[in-house]
Amino acid sequence: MNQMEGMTLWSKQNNLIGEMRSALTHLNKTEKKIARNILADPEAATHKSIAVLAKNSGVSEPSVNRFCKRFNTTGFPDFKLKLAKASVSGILETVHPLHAGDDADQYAAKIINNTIANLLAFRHSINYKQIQLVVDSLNNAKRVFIFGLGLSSVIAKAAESKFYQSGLFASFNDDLIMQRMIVSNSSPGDLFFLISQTGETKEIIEVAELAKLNNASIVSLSPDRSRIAKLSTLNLHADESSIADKLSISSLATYQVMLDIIVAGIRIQKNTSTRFLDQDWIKDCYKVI
Amino acid sequence: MNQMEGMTLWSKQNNLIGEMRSALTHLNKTEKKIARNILADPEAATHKSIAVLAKNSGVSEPSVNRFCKRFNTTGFPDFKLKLAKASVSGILETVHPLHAGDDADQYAAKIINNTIANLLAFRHSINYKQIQLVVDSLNNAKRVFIFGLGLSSVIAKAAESKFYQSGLFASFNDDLIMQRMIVSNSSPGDLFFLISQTGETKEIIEVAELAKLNNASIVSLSPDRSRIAKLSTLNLHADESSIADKLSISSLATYQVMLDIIVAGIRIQKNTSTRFLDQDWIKDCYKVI
DNA sequence: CTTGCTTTGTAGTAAAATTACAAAAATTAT
DNA sequence: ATAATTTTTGTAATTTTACTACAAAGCAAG
Repeated sequence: MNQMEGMTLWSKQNNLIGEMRSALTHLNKTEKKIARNILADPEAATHKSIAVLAKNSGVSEPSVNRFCKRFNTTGFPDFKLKLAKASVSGILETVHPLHAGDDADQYAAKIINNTIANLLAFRHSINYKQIQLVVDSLNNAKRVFIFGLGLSSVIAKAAESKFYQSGLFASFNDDLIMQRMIVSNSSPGDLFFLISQTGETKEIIEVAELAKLNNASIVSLSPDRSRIAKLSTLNLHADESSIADKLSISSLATYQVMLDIIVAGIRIQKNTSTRFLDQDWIKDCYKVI
Repeated sequence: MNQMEGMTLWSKQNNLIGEMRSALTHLNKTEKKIARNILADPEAATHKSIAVLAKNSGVSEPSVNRFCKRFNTTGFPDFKLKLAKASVSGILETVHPLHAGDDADQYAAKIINNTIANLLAFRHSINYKQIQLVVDSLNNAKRVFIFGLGLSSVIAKAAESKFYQSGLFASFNDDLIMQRMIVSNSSPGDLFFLISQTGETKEIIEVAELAKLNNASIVSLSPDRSRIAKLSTLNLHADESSIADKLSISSLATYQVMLDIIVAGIRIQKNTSTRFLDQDWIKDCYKVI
């Protein structure tokens, strides 16, 4: 078996299960007993009565009741309700690796769930000011160049199309020689939109270094703390560190979403009118093939 | 304001709220009263006691209890639990359109939520046998060609890379003239993997018609009931019909996920060994840039 | 070791849900 | 149309569940 099975990506925020997990160290003896018992199988705990849970945990019923109130609930029934809710989002926030014997329904569901988990993780980690800055930089740049290599060039290409649809003219290139030619002739005001899923691709790093020498801006979609991220003026990242095998998640999907968020920002910023984005004119601008 | 606000994408399956909604017509007088009362605000109902809910609905307590049992629950508390769970997934299953005044945190969260909603809808609509058939066709085809135009060519290009990484050799093309040349020289055993987000692109339809004349197989990623889908031997689709503006959702993300599911299938089928997919050898095969 | 404070449990109380049964509708047959 | 039968609904009692008050136990500081 795999140690990754059932591993959750994060623990904070509205999630009661996460709250319990992080509070575990600060709890006293009796509370620890209860917390451990619930955390062992939160979903099962939602079906137990206070009497059963107390007995299983080796504590008294009022102790369980007091425990519940300590987690901002009105009592045991309310606690169970919130626990049930947390266990639902918990399923979506849990990574399920693929196994060789998986049937189509199993691996399909796992990949979708894992991708959702990653999207939720991304949503929690988003730095909204950072997005705003990226959008501003793109809108204010003299010229925008989009570079990617390998699989990342797919996102780069999509970026070119989508930027274009939003009225932002950017030039995509996945030819290494062309990329070098362009970057060596860059100047302040130019913006290089670099996409790299590893953040360590040697050729893209070299491009980033050259751009920096020419005082051009660098905006990257790359893993946090990667070399490309460090060289960038601005970086957006979706953390996948806890996902072991690349097959069990659709990582390009998250990159697509990151891109679409930037595109939405560009469009919203370019139209300061009060008209809603679901008006007809926008649909016309956004025809896809 | 927008009539789409808060619109849910589907109603069936494990979702108690959906079950109630679709059962509504078949329910009798008393049951209807209860169902309407709960559906008016399912989240609020989870905080009420059976006495309050009965009074609000204008029925007796045992009627509520019987109502609960009719929906495959052990009783009122169990019903409330399942209702709470359903209301959680309901949030993720709801489409929130963008507005012109949205801040970065608002539009970013909306796009992510909408994309998750679409992924969940896709998961519910998946025909697993269909996936298995697609994987089999790809693995058994004499030659595989991947075609796309415009934004869809991005997915087509990604498909080529990913298939290659899984040991399946396929040839991508986004040049219309080349596509025509290739398809006119096709023969039985050849497989055309066509990607079109609209399913109505004239040029791709022509390619599909030619392929059909030559008795080649056609596998498509296209909307259900689209012309391309109808011309195809096999079609996979993610329904976006209820999403008004394309900007508020990352539709390419769903296509990426569809692709990754197929890739997982190809790899799982090619390796009948008992080794897990998270072993080192697979990571080595799946290096990304 | 004793005082004062915190934590935990016991026992009783209150509230909530369920069941058994009877009354009231609704349906069918005469 | 009405009596008989079935189904549905409500009343009242029962049982289960959760909560509260208070007392005992554990712990820390003087």
